[in-house]
Parts: sequence; C-alpha cells; structure tokens
Amino acid sequence: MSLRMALLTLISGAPRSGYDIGQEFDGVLKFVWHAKPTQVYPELKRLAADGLIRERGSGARGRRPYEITEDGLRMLRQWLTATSADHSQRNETVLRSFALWVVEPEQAQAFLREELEYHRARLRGMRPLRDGLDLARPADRAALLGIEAGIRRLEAVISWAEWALETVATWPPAASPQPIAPSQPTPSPQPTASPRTADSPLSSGSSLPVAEADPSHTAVAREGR
Amino acid sequence: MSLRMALLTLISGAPRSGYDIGQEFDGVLKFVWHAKPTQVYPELKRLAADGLIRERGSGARGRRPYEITEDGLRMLRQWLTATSADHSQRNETVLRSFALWVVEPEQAQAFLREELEYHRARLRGMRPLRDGLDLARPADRAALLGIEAGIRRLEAVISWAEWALETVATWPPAASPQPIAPSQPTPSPQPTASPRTADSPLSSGSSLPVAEADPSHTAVAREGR
DNA sequence: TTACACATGTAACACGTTACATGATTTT
DNA sequence: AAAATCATGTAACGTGTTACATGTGTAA
Repeated sequence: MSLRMALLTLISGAPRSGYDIGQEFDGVLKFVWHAKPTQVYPELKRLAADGLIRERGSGARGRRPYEITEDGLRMLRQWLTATSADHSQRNETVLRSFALWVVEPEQAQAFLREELEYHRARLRGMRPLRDGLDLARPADRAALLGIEAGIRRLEAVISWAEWALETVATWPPAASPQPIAPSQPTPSPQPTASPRTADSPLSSGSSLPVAEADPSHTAVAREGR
Repeated sequence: MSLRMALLTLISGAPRSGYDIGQEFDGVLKFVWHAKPTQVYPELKRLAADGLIRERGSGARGRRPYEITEDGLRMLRQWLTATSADHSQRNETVLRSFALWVVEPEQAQAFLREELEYHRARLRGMRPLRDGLDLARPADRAALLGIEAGIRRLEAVISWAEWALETVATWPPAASPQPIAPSQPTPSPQPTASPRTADSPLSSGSSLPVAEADPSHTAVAREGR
C-alpha cells in the first residue's frame, strides 16, 4: 500500500514523471523508499485511473509528468493523520553483523571497512542536498526533515562501524576453532571440501535474550498488523 | 534470498525452532529483519531439505528446534565474504516526513511525538539486552555488534525527532491554504469529487535536487542488483 | 476433559524483481 | 539516417502477507 503513498508524496512536492521518480529512488531516497521502474510505471497508471494524480503536459526528453489532484492530497493527509507508521524493517548490514562470529576477525573487519567507506561516501552526497533546499517552499521544508533524518542515520552508522572495527580487533583469533569443514558441495553454494573436526560453538544453551513485546503506541498500530 | 540467511544466522548462534525465531523477529530483530511465521516455517523445511540445517531433538512445548550443519556454516561464511550487502531500504517514518508539509503543523507534531514515544520505548527495551549478553560466547560477541547498531540507530532517530519537533514549530500556520475540504472519510481510498480550489504549492519548478549516483564500492556490489 | 494459548502449517493473494521489448529523442 | 541513450512498458517469476486450518501441551 505504501508505494502509492511514496509516489503521492513525491508528486505532491512537484510534478514528476516515472523517470524522475526513479532517479530519486536511486538517489536521496535510497534509504527511505525504493522501487524499480517496472513497478513505478504501472502504479502511476493506477493512481491516475483512481484520480489521485493526473498527467500535466509533457516534460523534457519525452517524459510524462504527473501532478497531484485534490483527491490525491486528501488521501495523503488521511494517510498522515489516520494511520500509524509501520516500523518493521530489513537491514542487511546489521543482519550480517549478527553472523560475523562465524568468520575470522580479519574478514569481519574487511566487511566493516567496506560498510564504512560506503556510508561515508553516501554522507558526502547528502549534505549538499540539504544545503540546496529552498526553505521558502513548504515542500522543501518537509524535505529538510527527511534529508536530516538520512544524514543523522548515516552519521550513526558510521560511528557504529568505527566502534565495531575496534571491537572486532579485540576478538580472539578464530571464532570457530576448526577451518572450514568437509562434506560435498551443496547445490547452490559450493566451496571446496575439507576435513570435518570438532563441533562448532553453537549447540549449547544461551542465545539472544528474547526482547519484550512491541511497545506499540496506538490502537491503530495494533490493527495494522 | 536473504530470509534464508537471516534464519541461518539465528540458528548458527544456537538451535532454534520456528517459534523461537518468530519471537526474535518481533523483538530484538524488529529493525533488522522481519518475517511472519507463515514464511518462516516453509523456509525452514527448505533449508533442512537442502542440508543447511537439521532438526535437533525436540524443545519445550512442542517446538521443533533446528541446528546448523557444516554446510550451513559454509554457506553463511560465503555470504559474509563473497557478496556485498544490499543497502536499499524502506522506512515509512522518514517517507512520511517528506509529506508533512501537506498537513497542519500541529498534525505534523502529533506524528513526530508519536514516533518519539515509540522509539524511546524501544530503546528502553534494547539496553537491557545488550547488558544481558555473555561476551565469553563468540555468537554473543557478534550479537553485541548488532544490538549496538540498533541502539545507536534509535538514539539517532530520537534526537532527529526532537529536532524535527522544534523545527516544525517554526513553520507558518498552514502549508496549504484551504482546510481538508468536504467529502466523507474514505474506507480504503476513494474520496468523492469535490470543489477543486486553487492550485496547491506544487506545480512549479524546483523539487528535490537529484542526488548523484550510488557510490557503490565494489564490483560485486554492482552485480548484486 | 474441557478450555485455552502455544506451535506449526497451507492456500490465495499482493507486492517486488528480473528479463526482455518498444518507441522516442539526441548525437554522430 | 544510423547509433546510442532515454523513457516507458509487459510478462514471468520470486518474496512477503492475509486468512484460515490443525495438532499439542498446560491449566482450569
């Protein structure tokens, strides 16, 4: 349901074509929302068919820009006020960090360094965007909120990765004593075979302490699941 | 492809049943990875069929725990070292903030306050988890990395929301002149036609400056798309 | 031994991606 | 007017969600 809202949000700020939107999904919005052109174009048609947006003239280089309609604006307002945000996410970087104990510390560090470099480059690209906004325009004032959120998040990731690099440096030589083990290569992945040794550090008790239930804030939020 | 990896990651740390995994997806991992039980159980069967995990005895209250196999460990290591992380994300909170200019400042603030409260509650739940880890265990050392990432992220979101609340307080009375207009509350979507009034602040030029291309770091990363 | 929450599962549908195709605008 | 890139589009497939169904352990 939220791809619609992402498109409405962008188009509400200024008329945009599917191509324009694709550019932003690959740029500023990389950490906010993403969709491929093949998903965007059909959805724009549906939004237009529902009367939430409409075509507005024609743009440079054969683009077909849409503008938001009154109904579209109304829908946006309703989304913002009548429903709660969904907070579940999928973050592959953090997921990987939970698994880092299965590789050698140097490999963990290589991963963290790669992340660090990536996010630093992203951050360098974000700051100019913030400074390029025209705060006399209401839509740009809201965009400032979003861009600032992105910048602060990147700063947090960067400081985390720096800290993690130091932390991993203190880890003992190898997480699991034995080098990679034997057994025939599996269908999809297949590293080479090698001798199976002692049992890995898993098996026993403990584990992540299970977190308490979601501290959901509103009734609406609960229904939303 | 990454749900498999999420399951392998969890099971690598300690044997877990589908139910255990569901608890963690709703708890610590809420901001890291999420999947519903209906997706988890079939995927566990597939992982077992592929020999990456195997059933290990039986757990409390009819749970059926799995443990990772050597092949599974190998697969995990390969994922961590031979591929780059995917950084695209979907964050509804930030998406909404881009649209906040279409509602009254008070409504924008109500939204931000709700977020603030939600994330503060989350943060309170995370810190004890960090302190409950047993750093003598390799898997717990890696979990510390992930949990710390979550904590820093929450702290960043909270400070952002606090800042945003102040910022919105300085916004002029109404982003768009006319109040919400007539028409009955829409069930899903479809507001009735309504007197369309003056054109909203959109239409004209400007817009978000388009960010520069993705500063991808490795060749592998490019292939991965 | 009934009741109830726990734990697993299945089927239909919605959402998102990959691979491929087509017309339109610059550039050579 | 041929080549190259831009912009839109379609079809098949894979991933995630919703609605519903079924067995299982613990407690009334």
